[in-house]
Amino acid sequence: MASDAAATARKPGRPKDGPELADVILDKAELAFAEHGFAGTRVRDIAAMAGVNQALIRYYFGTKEDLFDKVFRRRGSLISGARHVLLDRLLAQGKPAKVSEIVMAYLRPQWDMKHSGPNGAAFVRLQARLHAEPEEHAIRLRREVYDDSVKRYVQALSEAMPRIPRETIGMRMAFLVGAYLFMLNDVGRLNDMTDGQIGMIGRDEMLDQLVRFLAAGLCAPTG
Amino acid sequence: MASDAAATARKPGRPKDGPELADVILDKAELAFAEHGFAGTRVRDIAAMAGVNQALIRYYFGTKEDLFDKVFRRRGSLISGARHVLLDRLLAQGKPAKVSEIVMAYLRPQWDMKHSGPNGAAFVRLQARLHAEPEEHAIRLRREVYDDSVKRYVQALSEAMPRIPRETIGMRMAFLVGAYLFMLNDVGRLNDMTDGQIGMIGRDEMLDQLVRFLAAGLCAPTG
DNA sequence: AATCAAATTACAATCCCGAATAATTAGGTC
DNA sequence: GACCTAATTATTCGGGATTGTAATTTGATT
Repeated sequence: MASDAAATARKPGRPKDGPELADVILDKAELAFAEHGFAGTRVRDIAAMAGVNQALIRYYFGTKEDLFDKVFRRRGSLISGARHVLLDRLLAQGKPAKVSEIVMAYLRPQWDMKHSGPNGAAFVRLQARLHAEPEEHAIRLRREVYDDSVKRYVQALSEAMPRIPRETIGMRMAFLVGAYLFMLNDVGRLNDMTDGQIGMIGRDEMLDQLVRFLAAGLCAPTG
Repeated sequence: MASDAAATARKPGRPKDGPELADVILDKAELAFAEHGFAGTRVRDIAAMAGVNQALIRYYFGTKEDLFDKVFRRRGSLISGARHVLLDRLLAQGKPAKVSEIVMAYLRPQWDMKHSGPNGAAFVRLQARLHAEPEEHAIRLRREVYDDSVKRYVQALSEAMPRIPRETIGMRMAFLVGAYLFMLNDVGRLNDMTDGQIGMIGRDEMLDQLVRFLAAGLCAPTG
């Protein structure tokens, strides 16, 4: 069971080398939460995966919920930060930003994270899951991490498309988020809909397709 | 706690009147699963909500997972069926169907269900949640209920837009599903993005907006 | 060297959950 | 009216789940 544990089983006492177990725990927790969700994940299993004692998790992170929050914030803030940076860069150049550029800037950080390795992909799934949960706590967490970057993007889109009312853009931004989360999460649905022909398509091509779709939707004429 | 129970507490023995407890259980389970997810829901609580003994749930539905499946299939098949009907109707009239009509036919059943009452809304949320779960069982369930209607819609869209390759349409269909699930589920995100101005917008107008967005995306020129 | 604090484990406590069984009541049937 | 069967409850069972406490080992500090 716990054979998957981190390389060297340690003995009690302060170690002088080896990886930070706190990070190992976060990584394994990320995988577990992504796969089974918050309620479906057992702290025991995380401990076993990380090759540490269960109490150590409590020692570092407190309660299970605290652990989840830490996992989420760790990468969530990375993404949010990257979005800010990319938008800044876009707005800094003299000419006005195109819609497709804004969309691309918004999507890119997550896209890259997804393909950065198993943990990046896990986080993306975890986050997609969280966006489907109606519990107050989940909502607060998402808001805390993502809200202000989203608002800035809505603003930027608004300036790029002055003829479309602000609230319409807000709504369309929600559509956008839904589409890309679902797509990133990809839980087999994509393959279903294309009869398995999707495997052939390259990563960047897929991102381009997504951006094209979303940009067209965002720019659609209002009734 | 269990004060919310079904009107009349029964005694053992076969009753001659009163509502079908099996249906009551399904309804309450629907609410519970939508709110807490599969793993986060306690069978005990469902029993309490329905005002029945826990063993009765097992008597009718077997295991917790079986119960979930029943809940999901009950309305899922309704939706799937309605989609088939609407598409048939669309294809039956002589003229070729417009993209926006196809999209509308696809969305309408869920939209109506969402606004049919608390249980309809709960099912929609439940389903959005299920679409974010990577577990094999969840995937199989979704496939079983929704797959063939989706395939027919992809086909119809393909015929409406002969210049766009089939696999592109499949991909865009996935975008569409993501966007509308997220939107239907609406877990406060919409309000966040529009700074609360969304409450003012009427239901049908919102659906129109969604259709407009999606149709524009679907028809976007390919690179 | 002696002590202190950090990191880790082992183990217990408490609670709660899903499943299962056995008992009970009432309606239908012949 | 005797009997069978369907519907329902009360209660138990076995197993984990998270949380919490106490002990142990080791590096750092003075």
